[in-house]
Amino acid sequence: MSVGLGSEAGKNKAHRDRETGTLGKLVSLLDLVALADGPMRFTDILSLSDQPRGTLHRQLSHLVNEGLLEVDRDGRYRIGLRLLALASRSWARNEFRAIAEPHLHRLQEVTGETVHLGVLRGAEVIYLDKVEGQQSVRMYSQVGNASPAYCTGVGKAALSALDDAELAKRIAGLEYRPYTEHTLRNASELLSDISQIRGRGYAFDLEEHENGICCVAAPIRSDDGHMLAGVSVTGPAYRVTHQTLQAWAPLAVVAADSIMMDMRNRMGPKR
Amino acid sequence: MSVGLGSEAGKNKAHRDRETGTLGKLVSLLDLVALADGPMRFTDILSLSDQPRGTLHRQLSHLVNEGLLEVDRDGRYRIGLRLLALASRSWARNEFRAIAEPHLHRLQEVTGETVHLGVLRGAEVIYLDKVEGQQSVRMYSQVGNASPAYCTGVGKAALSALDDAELAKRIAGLEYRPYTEHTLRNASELLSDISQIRGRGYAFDLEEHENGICCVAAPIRSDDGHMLAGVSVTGPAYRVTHQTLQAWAPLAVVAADSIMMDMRNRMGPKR
DNA sequence: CCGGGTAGTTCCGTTATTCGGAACATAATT
DNA sequence: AATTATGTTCCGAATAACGGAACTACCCGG
Repeated sequence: MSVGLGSEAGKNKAHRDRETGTLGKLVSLLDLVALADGPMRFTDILSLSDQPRGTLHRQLSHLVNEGLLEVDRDGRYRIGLRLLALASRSWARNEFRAIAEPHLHRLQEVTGETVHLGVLRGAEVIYLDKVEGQQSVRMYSQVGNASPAYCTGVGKAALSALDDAELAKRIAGLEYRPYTEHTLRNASELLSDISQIRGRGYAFDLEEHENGICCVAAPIRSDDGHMLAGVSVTGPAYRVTHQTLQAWAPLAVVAADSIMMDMRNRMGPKR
Repeated sequence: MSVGLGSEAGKNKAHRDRETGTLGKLVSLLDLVALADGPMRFTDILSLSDQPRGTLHRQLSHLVNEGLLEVDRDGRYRIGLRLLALASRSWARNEFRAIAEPHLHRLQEVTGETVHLGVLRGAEVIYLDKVEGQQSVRMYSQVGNASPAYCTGVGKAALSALDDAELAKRIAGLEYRPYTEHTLRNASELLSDISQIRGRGYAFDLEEHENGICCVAAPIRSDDGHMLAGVSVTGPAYRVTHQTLQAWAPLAVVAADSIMMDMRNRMGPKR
């Protein structure tokens, strides 16, 4: 019988629907190392994970043996190259990305600004591809990054393609963190923005995620409606006025529609 | 200092001394799915892995729950996006890659051709970055891929920086697969090429790995000598003559040397 | 050179998870 | 409807992970 601290104790596990046993613990470790700002020593990891020393040591050894982590001779751990190889393969062979790619390039050439492709997953956007112009200032790789949907153009565009019930389900319990002073602050602001987006067919992000960064985005939905995504054109606020974004909007919509067309053709009309 | 790609020789995949228990089986599965040409159904995986059905099913479920695999409604498995997120972060923050990047871009601009950065690991080269003409960095196209060192410019350049003993150890038992009619066919051809490379300071790949593809490459070694890498300029044979490569060689060498200098400065003179 | 702290590794009895055969379910095919 | 191919769940047995504690290696100040 439990002692009566149940409500507090059970909290953590309530979050995780399914326990994944050993694997879950190991990928948490991977995450921990990957998200750190730099290489970590054994003790650093020890203090962040709540594992006993012996256990942690064995877990790290296993990860290293599999090439998922690497440890240098100073005993500092970092993500291993094997992960890079796996990820690169999955990226290169991703059908959706491959289909979208030429359209992204075309959009980049016409606008001269950075173009993103992202897919919706829950209430987050994961960026699948990015095409930059010459003049880009930030080489920060965005591919693979996840951002909240409510404060990104791609995310709001994708959300707008959901029906009301599904939308409500996804944004339930969302936390509206104010990244900038323009970030949407609650569900009603988001819903009102989304209804505007549905009306005009494209979404804006006016410095809502990052100060000085604006974008316009158009939604992409797969035929079966199971995958939602978006394509966006992004630029710095000092160079990109609201008028410019307005002018780009139809281009983004055309690109999104072309991608949908190509998907319909390439993935076959079956089903 | 330590660049993070500790390329400790020795343990090849051939000698899997230590079984890594559960994890090992799971990443084998990941590999299996990642290396396949397309999405796989349960039975496909079942026939390729020697696991019983119940076991395999649980393993796949765990991988899916952790986001390492994804399964669509038709029951087809593919690599999950979580891997992309893990790898992209570590790639973006890889110190060595970050330091080399501006030099790669400069080299690309001057030559107009594709530039590669690769690290040596055992007797293989793993590509860490690639800068192409026209467009921006095509991040994952080649990045993460592994190729034999003996038939690539970057690989031979990196090998040339080893001392004889270490070199012999690494290429012992190598299998010389003839990718093209110019591929080096045995250890003595490789050693003779490497002695030439040591003499002039850079390596050529004259259609040795792929027909119609040539490159010139210069070696990079970390101060402590534990990481070996190379930078190369690659172009199609019809456009790139031997003279052109000769002309690029000093540029590649300068780029490689600059990268080494930057490493020395940025990673601190300590140790 | 010593003593004491810190960092990392190994051991081994206990415990929890994985294993895998077999029964159960659910399409697809004839 | 019968049959086959395919995917899912169960549960006792086997095995791998757990984790406290003992051990080693190293660094640093005295």
